[in-house]
Amino acid sequence: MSESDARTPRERYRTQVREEVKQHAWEQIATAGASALSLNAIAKQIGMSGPALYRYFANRDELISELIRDAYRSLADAFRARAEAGTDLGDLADTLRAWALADPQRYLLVYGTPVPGYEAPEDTTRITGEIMAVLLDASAAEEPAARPPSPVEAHLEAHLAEHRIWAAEHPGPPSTLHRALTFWTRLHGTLSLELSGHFTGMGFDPALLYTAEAEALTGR
Amino acid sequence: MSESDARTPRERYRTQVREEVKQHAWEQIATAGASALSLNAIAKQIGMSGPALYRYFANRDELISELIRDAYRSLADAFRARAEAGTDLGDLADTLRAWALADPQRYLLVYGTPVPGYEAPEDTTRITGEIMAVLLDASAAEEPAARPPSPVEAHLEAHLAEHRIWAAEHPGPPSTLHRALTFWTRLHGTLSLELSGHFTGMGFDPALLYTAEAEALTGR
DNA sequence: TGTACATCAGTGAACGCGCGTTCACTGATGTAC
DNA sequence: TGTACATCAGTGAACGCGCGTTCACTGATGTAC
Repeated sequence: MSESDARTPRERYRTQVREEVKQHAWEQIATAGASALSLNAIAKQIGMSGPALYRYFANRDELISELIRDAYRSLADAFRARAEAGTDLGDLADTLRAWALADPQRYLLVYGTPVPGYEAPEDTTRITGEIMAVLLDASAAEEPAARPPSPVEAHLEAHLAEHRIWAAEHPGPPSTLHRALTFWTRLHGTLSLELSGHFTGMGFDPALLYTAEAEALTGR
Repeated sequence: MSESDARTPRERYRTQVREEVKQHAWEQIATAGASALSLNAIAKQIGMSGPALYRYFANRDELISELIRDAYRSLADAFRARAEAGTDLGDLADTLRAWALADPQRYLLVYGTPVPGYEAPEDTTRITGEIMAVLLDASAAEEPAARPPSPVEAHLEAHLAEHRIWAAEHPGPPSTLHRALTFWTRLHGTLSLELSGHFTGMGFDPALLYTAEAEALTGR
């Protein structure tokens, strides 16, 4: 929202229209998926002609990039808002699920099957780095594992100790990196299957499964 | 392959062309994703005119349905081929990953973000049921958990005991259902993030993470 | 073995559609003196 | 406060493209007698 208090009225108007475009873009994604995003269709919904949008976005890819950036930004904000001394992985798990359910297509846009033919902008790595940083902090704060690592775990963690560019700035031990990765993959597993509708018709409540997975991460 | 030994030459030719169409469809999906699948483009690759394909598939959706069916069928076959007395979850985990890596887009077609605007055919539930059956059998054969379930786990398993339409024909206890679900969600978590390219640039080897997850399922 | 007919594969033209994007242009809004 | 100019928003026409799908038709292949 810091964008909207622009100096001149024209700038204010610009960002306002940009926001409106993005909002309709999200609605369209929610209906037909990201690959069906159409500038012309958005223009029609807004009540403008198609070419008018080119005043606001260089092209279709730039709009998608903007949506992806916003999505990551939003999750990073949610994580940071929650993160403080004593925030554990369970809290972050709750935050993640709430964020995902608030807008399933937003989750799937960034963590689902990539949009074909679209290359993610580089500057998102800064934001995903923020998300990772919060996750790593919470992982580090967790109690160490009750049992000694199995050979397979030891092997993985030795590997992570030497391949940690994604956590270059985090001082924690490899077991912390391992825990952060496991947080990500396990919760993404249940969440993405739920959001993609793969549990429908099975009868059980995905929330309970998710909670059990979240607990297993923290309390083991 | 039981399709191709059709009686008459005409039928043989038909299934042969159908197979050729499907093969090119997969190549196209691999390049541009499932939502970009185009009958006309396939026809061009094959050296036919667009309308000719309508002799073989009623429309685009039927082709996609066929691909989805084939994909599930293929995984079910791989599972069954591996399943025998003594097959444990680790074996199935290996089978799953090998199957997924053999054709990432095939995996993502059935387990990734659903194709927008496309409704999966009903008869796939029979095949996914087969897959689940193998998974449930292997889960049941696993050693019971070393520790008593936590309250959260107990809650989930009590819930699963009453919501098990997906495992209606399996006699195992809820802990078995829980284990089967966890197998699915955890391995899907690492696998789908890997296949979607979310680990690229992070530096570590996804195979090791996958193996660690597989082990945690079996050896806990 | 040969003819008459039915079946099926494949073509080319056509329909209607929507897409992304460019371009020349009109009006409105802001800026400078 | 008023005029002259520059900036910007938005339009409508147009380009080229590819899509799914229908339809009337030609030729080849199989079937029946």
